[in-house]
Amino acid sequence: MTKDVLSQDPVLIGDLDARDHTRLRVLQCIRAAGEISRTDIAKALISSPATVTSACGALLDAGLIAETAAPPSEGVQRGRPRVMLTVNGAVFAVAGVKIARDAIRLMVVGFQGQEIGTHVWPLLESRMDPEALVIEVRRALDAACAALDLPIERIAGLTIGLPGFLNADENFLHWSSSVTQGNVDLGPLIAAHIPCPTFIDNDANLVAKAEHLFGAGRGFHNFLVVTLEHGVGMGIILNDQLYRGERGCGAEFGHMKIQFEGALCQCGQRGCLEAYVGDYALIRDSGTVRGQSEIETIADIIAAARSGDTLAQEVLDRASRVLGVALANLVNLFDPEHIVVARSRPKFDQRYVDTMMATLRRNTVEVDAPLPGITVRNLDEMMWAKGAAAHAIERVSILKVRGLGVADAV
Amino acid sequence: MTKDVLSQDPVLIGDLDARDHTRLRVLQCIRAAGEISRTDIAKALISSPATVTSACGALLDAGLIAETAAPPSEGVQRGRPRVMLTVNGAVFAVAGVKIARDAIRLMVVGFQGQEIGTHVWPLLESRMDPEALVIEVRRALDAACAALDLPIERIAGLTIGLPGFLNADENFLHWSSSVTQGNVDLGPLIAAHIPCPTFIDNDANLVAKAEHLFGAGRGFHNFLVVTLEHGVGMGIILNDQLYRGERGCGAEFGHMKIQFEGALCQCGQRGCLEAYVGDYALIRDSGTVRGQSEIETIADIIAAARSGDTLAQEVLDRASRVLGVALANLVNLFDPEHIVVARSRPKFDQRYVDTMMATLRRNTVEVDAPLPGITVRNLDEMMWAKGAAAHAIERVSILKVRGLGVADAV
DNA sequence: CACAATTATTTCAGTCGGTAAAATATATTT
DNA sequence: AAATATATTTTACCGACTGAAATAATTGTG
Repeated sequence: MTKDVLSQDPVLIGDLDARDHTRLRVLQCIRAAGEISRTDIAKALISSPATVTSACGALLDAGLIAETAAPPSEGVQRGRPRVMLTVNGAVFAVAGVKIARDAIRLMVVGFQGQEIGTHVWPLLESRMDPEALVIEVRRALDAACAALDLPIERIAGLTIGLPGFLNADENFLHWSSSVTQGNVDLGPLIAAHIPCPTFIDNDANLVAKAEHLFGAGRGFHNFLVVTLEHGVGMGIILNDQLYRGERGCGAEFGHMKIQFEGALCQCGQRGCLEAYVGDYALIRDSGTVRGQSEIETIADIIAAARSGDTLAQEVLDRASRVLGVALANLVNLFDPEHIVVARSRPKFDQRYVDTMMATLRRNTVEVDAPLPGITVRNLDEMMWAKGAAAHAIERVSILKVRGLGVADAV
Repeated sequence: MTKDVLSQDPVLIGDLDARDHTRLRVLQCIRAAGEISRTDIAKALISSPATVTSACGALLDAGLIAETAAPPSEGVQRGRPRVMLTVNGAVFAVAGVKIARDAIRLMVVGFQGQEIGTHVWPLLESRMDPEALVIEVRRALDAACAALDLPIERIAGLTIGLPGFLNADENFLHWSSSVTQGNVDLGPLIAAHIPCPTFIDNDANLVAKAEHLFGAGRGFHNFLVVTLEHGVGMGIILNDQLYRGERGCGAEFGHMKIQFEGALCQCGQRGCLEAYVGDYALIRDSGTVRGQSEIETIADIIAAARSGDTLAQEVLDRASRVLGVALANLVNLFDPEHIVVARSRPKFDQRYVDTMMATLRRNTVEVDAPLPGITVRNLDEMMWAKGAAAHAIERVSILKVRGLGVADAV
């Protein structure tokens, strides 16, 4: 459908695949395009039609893709009509799970990426021990399947997104604000309680993935996603791939110091960005200025500012400027193609976005080339789960593609 | 020789090479190892001996590598002795050039990477127009060749390192502090004045490359090099490759804001790291405190501090802390394996390094995993040119390897 | 010294992915 | 129906790689 999706480099995960790579690339290309002909796949992948034919053959045999009956009639066409291919969305479903403080949010999508349904499973505790958490995930999954009338066997994979530091390759959790205990190997717990291949990842990374695949990051090779929530997070995509750092604890944008020996942060350090623009920082600032009485939530502050309260305006204004400086630092360091600023909290007035952008521009090293684009957007709560689902699809695709082409000549 | 060099991933530059990749990898492996047998190459590259044999055949035919007579006798050995291979250092030479304010520094190395000689060509002006600069480079090259008794035809490639923003792939210079004019296509100028393939790159990138290949960064896949000079620069190596950003203006570590609306920087912005730890910042601070009279150079400040001057000590101390915070930001963002802090200016006392490290630790997000290693080292002025030479070797290797294996069966 | 043992390298035969070109399929236009 | 156009498949072939077998060059041994 959209041309730009096609030109997007396919995500290559170099797990253990040798010659299944091509098939995976083709599969991902078809999924990204929605519906596409073999010829166009060849163009998009800069490969020969013959190669595409054979790859599609294997995928077709395996039932992962299908030929759609109706060729799209864009006006009159000469020549043999193209046969459109789509991913067979019905074969598998996968689930994406986001662990939030108050609830587990879950999205089930088909193998094609199409949304099947969502589910919210409330949590009584915002922090749990690892096994309890895994069990809650299982319950949430069961509940979602029940609500969606989907047997759990149909779920071919699951990705859990949660805040904190972790090793995604080994399902090892170093630390998470949602989990009472650190340094847990989640592998055994998952194996014990969840009946399908399950992966974990940092939640900000998953938002980045979602934006890269479906959102404002589509088509960019190097881009950043900044998430403004209770805290401030970041996902880094370089070279079309998530950059995770060496120990799995990078992208800690919220704890970038933007003030030497500045305000105290939750983390115990001083001058962290979060201590200036995090929710609690804004609430604290407002409280300091006028006594604790009225201001209790971000929404309160925004409302006050809107109704002319200059103190509240000043608080938001300063936060916008600080954020602008911090984003400028990102631009100066990473020189990305694009940055998505995604906030899940109530919408600020445009005025503060303008302030942020002005500050950003003022603090960016000048080059002729234009600044990277910045998209500020409100983040649907489900975007996190969607990112997780996207991740799950990717991983499950690898699993399914592996070893095709052997049983061809049967 | 050294085992760790072997395991190092070879640098893959995906220029236009299709199947010459293997030969290039073998060549780089041999160069990295210094002297190595086919069998060990196969092990290092995780490839079959047969493949290595054929790749070496082509390289041997082309005269790029040679078999050395003497197999290394590590004690008694059974079986057929291995035939050691080395890069034929004599076939080509390449030159690395660093444009500094006061001089052009030049290093000539053989195709094996062995240093042939260095040369310093003084500059009268610290800024020149583009063509004048290229002509100076040519003169410096001629002078070096003359001094080293090397005909200029032997120089098979040249890399020019200079500060600023540029597009290395297209030899396009956006801006440089060494050049009076911005937005120049250096290609034609180079073609007109320099008689061999010539490449340009940001100087901090080249130091990063040098450290990656020869220095403290050897064997790391993700690491950073911070250069402290008149200004503060950075080179980023991710996934064994230089990360350049989208517009070629990333890694501007010196202009990371570490103080919201802080001290004024040369660049006109406020709160830049450079405005706190750059040479001129230290001199300015010292001058402010005590009148302009005595303090004129960094060496003066260091000397004063060493002789007990508490004001000078305070200046250095604060710079160390600021630098520690800035490095902490890098750790929090990139989570690299290692950081090299390279300073070309006079050596500071260990005390300030300790202060910097302590501040770094205090401002890093805590994880179980240990902090990335930090190497603080004085940077030989020639390291810049060495990095440039390393880059030139890499590029020339690609040129030379390309299209081998055709004239095999003659 | 002949021969066994050992290790390095090369040769050989075969696999596999990929491609260009030719063949085939299915339209539209005339 | 013929010409034309475009999509896809088939065919023939290339080239990189590999495992296994063959060959080479040593040392150790009776």
